[in-house]
Amino acid sequence: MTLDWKRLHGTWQQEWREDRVFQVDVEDYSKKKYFITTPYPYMSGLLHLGHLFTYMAPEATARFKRMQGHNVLFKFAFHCTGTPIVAAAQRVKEGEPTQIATLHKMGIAQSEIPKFSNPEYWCEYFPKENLKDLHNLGFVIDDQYTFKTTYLDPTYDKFVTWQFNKLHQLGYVTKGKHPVMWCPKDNVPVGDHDRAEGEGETPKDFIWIKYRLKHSDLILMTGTTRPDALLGQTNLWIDPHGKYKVVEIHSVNDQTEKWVVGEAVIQKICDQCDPKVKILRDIDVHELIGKWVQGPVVGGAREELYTLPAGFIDSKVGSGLVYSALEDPVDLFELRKIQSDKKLLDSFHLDHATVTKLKPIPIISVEEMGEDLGDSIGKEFNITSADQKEKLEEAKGELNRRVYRKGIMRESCGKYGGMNIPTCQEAIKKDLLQEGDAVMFWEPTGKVVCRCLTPCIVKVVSNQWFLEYDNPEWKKITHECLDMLTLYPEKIRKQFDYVLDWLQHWACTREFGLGTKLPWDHEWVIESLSDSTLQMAYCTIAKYLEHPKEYGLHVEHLNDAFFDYVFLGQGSVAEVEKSTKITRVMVEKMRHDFEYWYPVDFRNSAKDLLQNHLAFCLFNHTALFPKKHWPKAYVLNGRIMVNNEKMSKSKGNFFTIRELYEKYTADIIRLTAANAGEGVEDANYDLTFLETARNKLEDVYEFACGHYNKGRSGAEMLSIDVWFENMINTCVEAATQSMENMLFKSAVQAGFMNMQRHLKWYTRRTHGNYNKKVINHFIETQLKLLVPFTPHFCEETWHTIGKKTYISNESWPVAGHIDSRAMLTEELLEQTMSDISEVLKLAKTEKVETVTLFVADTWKYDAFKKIGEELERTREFKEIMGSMMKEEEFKKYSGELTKLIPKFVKVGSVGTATSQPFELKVLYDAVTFLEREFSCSIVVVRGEDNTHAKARGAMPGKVGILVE
RNA sequence: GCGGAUGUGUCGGAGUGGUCAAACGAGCUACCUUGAGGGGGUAGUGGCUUAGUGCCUGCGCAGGUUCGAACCCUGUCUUCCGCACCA
Repeated sequence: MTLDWKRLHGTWQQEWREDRVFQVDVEDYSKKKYFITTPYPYMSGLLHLGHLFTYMAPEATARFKRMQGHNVLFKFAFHCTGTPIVAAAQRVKEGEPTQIATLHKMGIAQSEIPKFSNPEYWCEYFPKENLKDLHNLGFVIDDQYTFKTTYLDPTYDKFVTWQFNKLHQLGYVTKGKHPVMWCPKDNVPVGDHDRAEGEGETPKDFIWIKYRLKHSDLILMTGTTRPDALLGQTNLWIDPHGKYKVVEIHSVNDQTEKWVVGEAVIQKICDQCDPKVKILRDIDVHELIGKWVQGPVVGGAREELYTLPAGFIDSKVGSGLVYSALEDPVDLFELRKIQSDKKLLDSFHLDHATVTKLKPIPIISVEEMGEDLGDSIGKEFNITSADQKEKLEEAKGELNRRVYRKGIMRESCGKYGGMNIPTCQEAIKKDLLQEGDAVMFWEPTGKVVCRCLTPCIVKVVSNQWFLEYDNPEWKKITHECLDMLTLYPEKIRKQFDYVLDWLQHWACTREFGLGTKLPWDHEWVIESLSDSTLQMAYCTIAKYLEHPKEYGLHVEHLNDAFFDYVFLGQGSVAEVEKSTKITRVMVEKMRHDFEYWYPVDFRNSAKDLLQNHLAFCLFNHTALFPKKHWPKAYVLNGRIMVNNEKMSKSKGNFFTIRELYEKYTADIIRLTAANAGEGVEDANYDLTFLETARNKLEDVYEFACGHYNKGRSGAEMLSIDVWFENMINTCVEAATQSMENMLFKSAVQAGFMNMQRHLKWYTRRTHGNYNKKVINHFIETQLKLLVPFTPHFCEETWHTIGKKTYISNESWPVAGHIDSRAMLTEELLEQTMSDISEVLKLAKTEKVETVTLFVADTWKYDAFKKIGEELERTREFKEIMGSMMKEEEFKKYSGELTKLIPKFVKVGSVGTATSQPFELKVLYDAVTFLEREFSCSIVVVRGEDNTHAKARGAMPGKVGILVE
């Protein structure tokens, strides 16, 4: 008998729908509630295995909490704001083949493809399709509450508008500028996902330092990432073949300055510093080389430096010129080369004496590297000339690493002395900026190319709006919120703490993309990680807001006052009624619903949202809501692997929920997902377990149908029946604990695997002659424990055995009293059986007729008990032996005890010693069973009644065995 | 570099100071089930030894604390993840 899985899924989904089993209404505001949310998925495609894994947590919890008698709201929504959908639509428009192939793979017909060149169509198509998939999985989502983000949902749009007005009023949104990777062709910032090349590369500050040319108003700009090296500056380098220009800058400290920079970098000034930069004239390198310049103030007076030509300088990099610090091997070897090149010196009319005098100034000490770092690393890399460019670069990299990690500024560096390098760099940077001796610039950490194949640049965006997550007060109160938050697993708290501190201001607006317009500056669209941080509040009343006609709402009249009242209790209901034209009763109803559902009891996601969304969510809650409405618990999970490989489209192990459902059906893929892993480590979706899961479930079905209401009736409980009851209780207890702690794999293990294992043993012991009451209890409990994972299957089986209710609405089982003594019977028996097998193997007897089991002498049980007590007190052999010998009963066994006690002392315990009558009874009761198992006759004998060596060797819990 | 995590059998993974380390799942081996090609069952699966209650070795590596450590401490190495303006 096999199950028709497809059919049973359809059947029960329909039944649930028709009977509105999972429709959520608040009728009784005193009923305990449980509010579950999960970050909504992004609608750039169909949901996949990763979603299934993450969403199994809220789904299983929702069903579990329902069965425990909570009114549960598991809200779901679809995320459409942001840029990826727009970018993808654009690619469709351009006919980009991989994008179109992706759509084909999701089952979209060629004729439909053109529709996807419109971003709004994605927002229409995918939420609909994905909701279908979620229903197919049997998720307990109530459609009344689902919605999609963006302006396409006008009420949601109003809500985000309210949220940002609030944050703005509180002073948490400010305007500023910051550097971004930028595509000069598209004129937009280029995020990691929009790049053809250069994922993970970011702008790195590359400070430009001013050197004033003597007897002139010109300033030579030198770029560097190592401001610390400034303390060892010796000269300036100019590219003798470079093209340099004089430009006029307006916006630095409200003053006008004339800069000398490489021709090729003027655009950079335009992008990052002064968009109105004016080019004054060309300047010949001879005007720049062999001159004196005044450096910045670092730790004392301005120093005067000489300018020199250098072969390695490229006028297109940085600012086009650099200062020289001879701890750098590149600088050092270049200088040595010049010093020995008379012809070169003369061609630039350089002062020989000045050049000859130049030598390294030690500023940093690195362990085991001596005074002169440049020379020392040069020797290590066997460098002899400035022409060994590759080796020099390598040496420079290695030296930089060592300096950064281990270097300490020498005491000669004045106030910077003793600092490590990162600290020193920050300090110098700050001082330079304060003195007006430097300007901040940025360079990409590596090459970045836009999807449109244009190389990207760094641009400083001004007029950008930020959420001030670096506000110390806000941070402090959000830390408080984190301290109150329950985390599953708890060990991620450290990481979370760090993230809250690490977060800086967050650019919360975009120039393009889908989303809500910034209410007070319509040029900007609210960015998609910023518009989703408070929507859990919206969810509580989404049922009304998403169906305005039904509930007499007028979307166009919705306003901030409405949300102020419903969410914060601010203002008066009369005013809200007046301005929104919503009836007072309706407004109050929504306020009550919100007050009922909030706070969020459970929010989960994969761990990659920790450092943005989950953290933002806390910040936004602490900003707007009182403590009682802060989130209660976060559940984090790892990424999903498939057969221990990363899931990826290129590896061919990428699965959408839809295709898995088609192939295996919902319950099986759900169970496999729950069994894939738990906690924050990466989980493994085991494709072979899909088969195992189906086979095991079919076993459960067959067993339930074949044995429900059958078996021994009457009140008699055999010891094995008692044991089995105990094991059921143990499993219920463990499964419940696991569900409470969000450990779903453990819950499957306890509630399914272990239940089945114990059933096997029970079957073997009773030879299939079950106690009716016990087996019914088992079958019902087994099904209930599986409901969170395989609800359709459970309904089907539940009804097949004759139940009329929905098992989804049944109560979660409660563990009865667990009697640890009842377990000992089977432990003893299993130990005995395993020993008999061992002996039989070793006996090499042709045919075994009788196995005699000797139960230990009575005194041994007493001795074990006594030794056990002694061990609680001491580990000294002498002491234990001493107190044993005080007892008359044990005196005559001193020989045996001398051998036994040292072993127990070593182990620290005597194990579980019961009593002779107990062991005798267990074995007598099991004689029939043992005879069947070993196909021979079994005799049980008291130790005292026999003098055989095997009888003497018997110990409590370990019978003596004689095979004949 | 900074921060977090991780390291146990053929594999996924239990076990966080105490009787036996490897539960549970998977794989493999043998046998049984004549529903004998993806089903079910039993036994085995670090090494040695043995008519069983034994010994040795073993939880990344090296030390330490303890009567006792996979678990606590110190150091070290491996692997993975994050370091943002992006969902």
